[in-house]
This record gives sequence, C-alpha cells and structure tokens, in this order.
Amino acid sequence: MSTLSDLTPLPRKFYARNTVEVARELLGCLLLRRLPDGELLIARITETEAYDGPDDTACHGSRGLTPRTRTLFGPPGHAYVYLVYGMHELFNIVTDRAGYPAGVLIRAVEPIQGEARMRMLRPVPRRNLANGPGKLTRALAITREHNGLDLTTVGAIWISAGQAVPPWKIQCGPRIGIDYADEAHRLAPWRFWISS
DNA sequence: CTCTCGATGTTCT
DNA sequence: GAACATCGAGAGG
Repeated sequence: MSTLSDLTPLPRKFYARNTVEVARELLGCLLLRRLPDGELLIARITETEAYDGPDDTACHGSRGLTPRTRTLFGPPGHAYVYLVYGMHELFNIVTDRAGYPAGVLIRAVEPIQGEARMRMLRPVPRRNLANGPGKLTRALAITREHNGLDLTTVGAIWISAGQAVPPWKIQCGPRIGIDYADEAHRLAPWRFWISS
C-alpha cells in the first residue's frame, strides 16, 4: 500500500535516547504539518544534525539554561524552535532525557504532499524549496510559536515513521555552521543525510 | 560551478 | 556591543 498509510506520531520513547542515534533514525521519517486552514503538508526528512548535552560546545545547552534554551532542557519529543541570524527559524526535536540539553536539528526535507502550498509559502524552484534548515521552516510555516509543542500527539506538527532508509544510503560528516565550537565537537560526525 | 558579502533581530556579555 | 546551528544575490571562472 501507500507509504502514507501510517501517519501515527512516533512515541516519546523514540526520542528518549542518545541524540546521535535519534538523528540517524529520523532520516526517512515524515514531518507532518497541519496548517490553520486544515491543509496537511507532508515532507520526508533527508538531513539531520545531533546536538548532545552540556559538554557539546556546539550545543546551545552547553552555555546553561537560559530563556531561549528552556525547552531544550525539557522532556524529549517536543519542538525546539529558535531564530538565528535575525531572520531564520530553525526546527529541532528535543531528545534524550529532561534536564539533559540535547536535540536534533532538521536540516532538510523533501515535499511528499502539499508541494503547491509549500511553494506559495516559499516561492522558489522545487530543488531549493526545503533543502536547508531555514528554508524548510518557511516552506512549512513553522515558527517560534511552535516552540515547546509536543510532537508525540496529532496537532499542528508531528512526526511519523515513514519508510525505512537502507543503511548504505546514509552518510555522515561534521555539522555545519558551528565554527565557534571546540575542535573535537567541530569535527564530530553528527550530521546525517540520505545520499541521492 | 565557486566565492564573498550583507541582511536582520534576538540573545547573552 | 558581539555573535549567531542561514540564505540569496552578485561577481568571477
């Protein structure tokens, strides 16, 4: 049958473990977005990055609990959305356990359903529609209003399992845009993507 | 294709 | 006041 047959949210248990593991397994999963007018947008996750706790100098949580990072310190399975560079909203999923700041940044998705609407929200050619962390939030109308949202229940945003990705199609490498981090964390291969 | 650079506003020092 | 988990335009190859 259709790959869209099961749109059930992934359970909290899925997120409540090591964030690197979760980042890898989120590849191929579906990101679902129910717009205020009822339209359902569906996108397949194709690139992720793991941020792992207080000792990871690339992780926002490494500088302590602040108003911005409050949700990152909270229980897993919630959305952590924040603004960077004064104009881009970035969508993350909180992982591991409460009190331990860890999460997965969703860096790229590809449209599965509702592409026409996505291209109204972000009018560019398909190949550039959602292939970046600031692009996909625009195409899916995800904003800081969604910060803290529980992703394990059906609502404005949730994640479902999608179709498994063969291990040989999964690549990994250093994370992007974290030159400020210590060398070990700059080089850690915690970025994952599906090879095309 | 590559590289460089400016935009923009929130957060933390 | 500096830095920032980015993007797109413009110049050059």
